[in-house]
Parts: sequence; structure tokens; C-alpha cells
Amino acid sequence: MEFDKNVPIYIQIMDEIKHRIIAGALKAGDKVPSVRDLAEELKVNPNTIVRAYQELERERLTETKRGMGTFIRGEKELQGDKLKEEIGLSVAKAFIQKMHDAGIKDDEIVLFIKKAIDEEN
Amino acid sequence: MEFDKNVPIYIQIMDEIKHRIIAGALKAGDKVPSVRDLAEELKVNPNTIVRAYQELERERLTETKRGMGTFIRGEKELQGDKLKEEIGLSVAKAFIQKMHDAGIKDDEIVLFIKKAIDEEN
Amino acid sequence: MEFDKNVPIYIQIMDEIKHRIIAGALKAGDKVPSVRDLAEELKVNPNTIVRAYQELERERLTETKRGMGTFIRGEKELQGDKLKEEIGLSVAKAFIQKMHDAGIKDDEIVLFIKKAIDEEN
Amino acid sequence: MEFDKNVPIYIQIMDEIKHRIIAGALKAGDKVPSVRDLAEELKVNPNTIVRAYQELERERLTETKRGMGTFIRGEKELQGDKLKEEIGLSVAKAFIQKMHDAGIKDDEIVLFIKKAIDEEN
DNA sequence: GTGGTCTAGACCACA
DNA sequence: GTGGTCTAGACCACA
Repeated sequence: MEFDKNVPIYIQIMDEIKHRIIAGALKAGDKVPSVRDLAEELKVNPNTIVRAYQELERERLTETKRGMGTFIRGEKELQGDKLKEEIGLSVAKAFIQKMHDAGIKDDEIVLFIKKAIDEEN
Repeated sequence: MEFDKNVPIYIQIMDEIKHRIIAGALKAGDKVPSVRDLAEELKVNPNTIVRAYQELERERLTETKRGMGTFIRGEKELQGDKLKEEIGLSVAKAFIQKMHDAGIKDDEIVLFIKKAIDEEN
Repeated sequence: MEFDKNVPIYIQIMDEIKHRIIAGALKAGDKVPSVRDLAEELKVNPNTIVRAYQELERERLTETKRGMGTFIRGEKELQGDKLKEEIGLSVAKAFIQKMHDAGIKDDEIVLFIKKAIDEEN
Repeated sequence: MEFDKNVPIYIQIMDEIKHRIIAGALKAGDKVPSVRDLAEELKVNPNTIVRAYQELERERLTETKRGMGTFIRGEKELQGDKLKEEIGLSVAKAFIQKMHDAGIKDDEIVLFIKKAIDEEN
């Protein structure tokens, strides 16, 4: 995994875990890699993993059992889709807010989206 | 003006200037407020204004004429719309990148946008 | 039994044993459940039960007879009440210390107690 | 300041700040000592202070202004008393919960409080 | 000067 | 083995 140097690594690790949940690679009840293992895998200091896991816990996405590890929270099947829904909606809202701030109206937003998607391909 | 504490103030000031251009309050050739005036108006450290103006200059949106002040660049009429176009597109691209990262496909993106706009109202 | 994740499980198990003594379910001379049985009953790692029993022994609440098991100490009748008295007083003292630390005087403490009891109902 | 080795230092630092607010030594709007200054004063690693300040911010007791420092939040006069009220009530509730868990009834609680206060003197 | 992040690594309680 | 806390110290963005 490569890190974007403009974003704190612990945030990028949180995102990575979320992506794994959305992709279905991690389900509710699953054990997340141990701090040391993930630190080695990502070539990152264990403290940074600890930080990421603590923030995930604060977001109630994971649960830590003392001496046993960190686990994905929530009900088995729903977790991935619910998370995708939540993230998608909150990212979309922040985006719309930014566009409004720039003086761009709702119908123009859709045009920008289409153009941006076009240019990606 | 209130600042979002999660975003550097100098960025928010740059945005403020851009908004004024898009809104037509500042046009190409206009003189931007002096560092001292704007600092007082926004109740902000003058260094922060200096930083914002330097970044605007780096983006080639303004130009500084020695001893005369800082001015909006470009041709009179087009500046506002061109800026809106540029900002809209770059914000939209960043948004789409984030959605893809979260495992959301292009057609789902449109749905999220609609839902987000709905919930705003 | 559900565990509060902010308190070590072995402490919560010690408390559970104490509660059983206070409630009269365990009396002086009674044999405490075997490590294996209690581990199964509470769905907990047997090591954790061992730890809890060791601490209870250190507090001189239980005693282990080689090859026979672990037993509640003391004279038959008094044990429950004495324990309740001890726990009540030590918990109360710790509480008062905390309140003093927060700058709350003795007469205010009583008011807080009354309010807290009221709000519980 | 001496630290109780059973409680994380960052928690004890948070408590210290709260005490200063309750005592009126820190009021809303006041600047809290800088990370480095307090680290030196308390002979503690700066990271530990950072941690304490971040948690205080999460509790919405303080507010951080980038590059300027950390400040006590809230309205000027009320802060100290409100905080005292909040802490007092939450500590009292936790205490009553613990007493109930130990099989001690409300009217007995008051007796324990009195006895504990007596023995303190 | 101010707080934020990160590394390297120690020591600890807990299960 | 597992996560939690802490030190010592570097480097950074921001005001």
C-alpha cells in the first residue's frame, strides 16, 4: 500500500479498513489484523496502527476486546452495504456544499459530474 | 466570516476571494483589498492574508504590481465564469475519485447526488 | 453475564463472586465453582478465572485447599454482611475523594447524591 | 504535580485542567499552557500533553486554533460551575450504580457516605 | 511559537 | 499474543 503524503497515514489506514468492509473482505465479527501484523504489512510504526484502530473504535466501526484483538462491529450481513451508503451520502453532501459555496447551482452540479466522469475515461 | 477549524484559514481566505470573483464582486483588473484591510475585516493575523495572496498568485489568479498592490488577472468579462468552470470541474473530479475509492460506481454516484440534494431541502 | 469493556474482566468476575456472597448465594465455607465450570458459565478464558481467584485469595476472601478446591473464608454468618460493609465503605471513600478532587465540599456531596438518586427513578 | 501510577497520565492531566476550570483559575476564552510549556512544567513528554488536549477537545471543553494554541471553550462566567455540576452528577451516578451492584440500597448509601466523611476527619 | 503526525522502541495489563 | 501508554525526538503546516 502506498500512502498519499498529504493525508495522515492513520486516516488512510482507516479508509483501507473501511474499503475492506465495503468490499466484503471484512465482515461483522471478523478480527482485524493485529497491530503488530498490520504495522509490519504496511511498513508503518505500530503506534500509527493503534491510532487508526482507536479512531475506528470511536466511530463505532470496530470493537476492542482487551488482550484478544480488534473486531468489526455490527450485524453480519448488513455492515458493508450500510457503510457504503453512509460514506457515499456524507461524501456527496460535503461535495454539494462545496459546489454551492462556489456559486454552482444544483442543475449545474450534475453537468459537472458528467463532464468529470467523461474526462476520467 | 466564520472559519471552519478543520481547514487552514489561508485556504478559506483564498476561497473567499474566489467566491467574490465568481459572484462578480471582484473582476479582472480590480485591486484586491490590502493585506491590512482584509486582516482587519476578517479578524485574522496579517501573515495569514499574506500567505493566501501568495498562493493565489502561485495559481496565477492575481498578480502583484510593485508598489501598487495586488490585482485580479485576466480578461475582464471571462474571469468569473472561467474560474467557476475550473473549480467546479476540479472539485467534481476529486469527489468522483473519493467515491471510487469507497467502491461506488459511476451510476451509483448519480443516485447519491440526487439523494443528497433531496435531503438538503 | 455481560461485561463492561472498560473494566478488566477478572475484576468484574471478582465482583460477581462478591455479589454472590453478599446476596447469600455463597457463604463462608462454601466451595467456589471450579475454574473450568465458571469459565464455561461466563464464556470466558479459563486464565481469566484463575486470575480472579488469585486476586480474591490475595484479598483473603477465599482460601485454596490443595486438591480440594477454593473456599469462601471466614465465619459462616458474618461473611456476607462484613463484605457489604467493607465494600460500601471503601467505595464511598473513593467517591468522596473524587468529589473533593473536583472541588466539591461535603455538604454539596449529599445534594449530588440526592439528585442522582432522583434522576435514577 | 505527582501522578498516580495506576491512572494514565493524560487522564490525570485532563483532570488537572478541569480542576483549574472549576477553581476559576481557567475561564472560558483563556489560553491553556502550550504543549511544550506544560510538558516542561509537569516533566512529561509533549506527546502526552497533546493526547490530553486532544481528548479535552473531543469532550468539547477546549478548542484548538491552528498555530495559535488551545483555549477554554464556552461562555465566560458559567463554565466553572456548569462543569462542576456535570462532573459531580456523573460521578455521583456512577457511585450509586456501584453501590446498587453491591446490593446496597439507597437509604444505606447515605449512611455509608456519612460514615466515610466522618472517618476522613 | 503552536499544535499534529510519525518513528523507534520500551514497558505494562490483560486474556 | 493483544492492545494501551509513554518517552525521546524528528519533521511539518499554520499563524
